[in-house]
Amino acid sequence: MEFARLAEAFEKLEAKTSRLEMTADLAELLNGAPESQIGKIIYLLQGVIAPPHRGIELGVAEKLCIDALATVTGQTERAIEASYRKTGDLGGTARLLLEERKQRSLGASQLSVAKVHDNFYRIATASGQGSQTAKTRLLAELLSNASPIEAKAITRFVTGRLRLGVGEATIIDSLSYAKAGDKSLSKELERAFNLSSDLGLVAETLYREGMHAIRAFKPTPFNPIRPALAERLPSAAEIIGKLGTCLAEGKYDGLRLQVHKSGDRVEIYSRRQEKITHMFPDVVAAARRQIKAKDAIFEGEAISYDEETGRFQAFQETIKRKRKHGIGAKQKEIPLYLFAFDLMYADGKDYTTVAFAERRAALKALVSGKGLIELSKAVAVKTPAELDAFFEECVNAGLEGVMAKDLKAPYVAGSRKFAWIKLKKSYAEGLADTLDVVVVGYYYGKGKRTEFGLGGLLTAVRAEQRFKTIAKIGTGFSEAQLQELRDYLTKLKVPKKPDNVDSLLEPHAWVKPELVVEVKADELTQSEMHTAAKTGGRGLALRFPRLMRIRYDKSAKEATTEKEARGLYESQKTH
DNA sequence: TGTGCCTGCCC
DNA sequence: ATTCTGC
DNA sequence: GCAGAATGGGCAGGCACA
Repeated sequence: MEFARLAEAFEKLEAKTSRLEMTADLAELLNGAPESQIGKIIYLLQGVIAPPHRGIELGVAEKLCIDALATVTGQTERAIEASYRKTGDLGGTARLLLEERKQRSLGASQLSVAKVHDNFYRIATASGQGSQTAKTRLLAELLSNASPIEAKAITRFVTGRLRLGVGEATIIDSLSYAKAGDKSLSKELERAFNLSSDLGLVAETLYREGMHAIRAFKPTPFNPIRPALAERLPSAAEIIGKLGTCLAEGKYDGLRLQVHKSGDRVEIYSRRQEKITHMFPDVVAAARRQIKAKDAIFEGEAISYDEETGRFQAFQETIKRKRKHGIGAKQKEIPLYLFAFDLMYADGKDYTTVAFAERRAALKALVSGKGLIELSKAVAVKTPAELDAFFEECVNAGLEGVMAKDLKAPYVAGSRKFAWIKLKKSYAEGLADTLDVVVVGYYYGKGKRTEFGLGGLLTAVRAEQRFKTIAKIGTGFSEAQLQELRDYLTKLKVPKKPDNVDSLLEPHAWVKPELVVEVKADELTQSEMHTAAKTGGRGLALRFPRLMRIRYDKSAKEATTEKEARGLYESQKTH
């Protein structure tokens, strides 16, 4: 299939907001494509080259894409960046630049979907010395053969911002529409996707073999399963109101691992289905020793602990296990527990369809002996008071909060249905760390935010007469607030960094440090990039910062101080 | 050989 | 991760 | 309530270049 058809379909999809219409358009596109191309088209629609567990990543994003555009158009990188800043969309910039060229370069050839996908694959697999040049050249080759609209699609793909308004759910619906004319097949297609994590494979199977093959998908070791996700609620009362009696589990602030075992072979997958076995030889060994089934798929949270005190360590420590080299040493330095919390498959039995109570019981029977793998801390609760008490206990033990799970629910991927609900300290009113920080700069923003001229704020705490950065804020703004803030900050704009601001970061615009905003965060972390309370090369930053409100009523003098920030950091249970 | 930039992926 | 918005 | 698109801090790895 010609790539132009796909690029034109992208244009149509982007212009629409009705998912029903998008679904119809997509179904038409798929039915017009040759069977052999279906998988590739689905991957391109998802913005990927292959399913995540294949580990095929472009290794090219914004900067290298700008390099390639510079090569193709003869423009300077600076000029391209300037245009990008205006459009908020590097794809839009690519399109504009190619429209300025009167015609395609001499000897340009028609791009096909296969050619584009193949070049992406070659970009992804280029490595070693000279690979950056090779990647840029492969991308430039595509762009020089592309029409403006094709270049836009290619650029958006490469920068990971397709912005079609089309996600997995819409693609699944469109597959159903393509074959049945309605959503009647969506449920079964979704299940096949959940069990394989490979939408291209699902689509190809549907087109080649039909629904009987889709229904045959089942949990299989070494095919990662899409993880169940949790909703959030702010109080124990609301959670009990929703679930009634439920199982409350400790929420460990670590890495979510999906462990697959068949005989002696063990593989481990991340929450987003990346294969990460090599990072956890200790977990592999423990799975071989402690899991009393030939075949099994289960999930747990890996978290590091201090061997001397036995206390759990901060996420920043656990994440250091996420590495390729020097695993042996890190394994000793950062010992882990794996707190198992769910079971999807064991020795031929599909547990994804059975009630959580039964899964949990089977999991308990599956894990044997003392070792790295333990069951997550859990207790059945009937009342908000019981849930609150367990929550307190968990937080005091250094956990993030609790997860409440419907004992009757099957294992359902995705965030729907409120089968799992999480409760964190920061969700509750008055319990979270809230700071009044001073805006010292702002960023222009991309995509939708471009129209407001504001993507985020650079903010700081006060230290005597100086302002030291503690967080960028990029979420929590309503569109009205974006507009309002941009109008207000434009008036405070100054041409360069004020002398009394300490910052390692360079926002798009500096402002006089006057406006105060209230920001909520889950915790404070040590930071190399922020200057607040800096000692020995590390400052403090906010984890998960979000805007709560604009405090026109407060002056910068009344903002949270560096000292207060340090106090908040010191009072945390883990650090 | 060291360092800084870029990228991808954890949360 | 959190949050907002159109459907 | 779902689905999608904005955005955060911070870790390691890989490459280019001084």
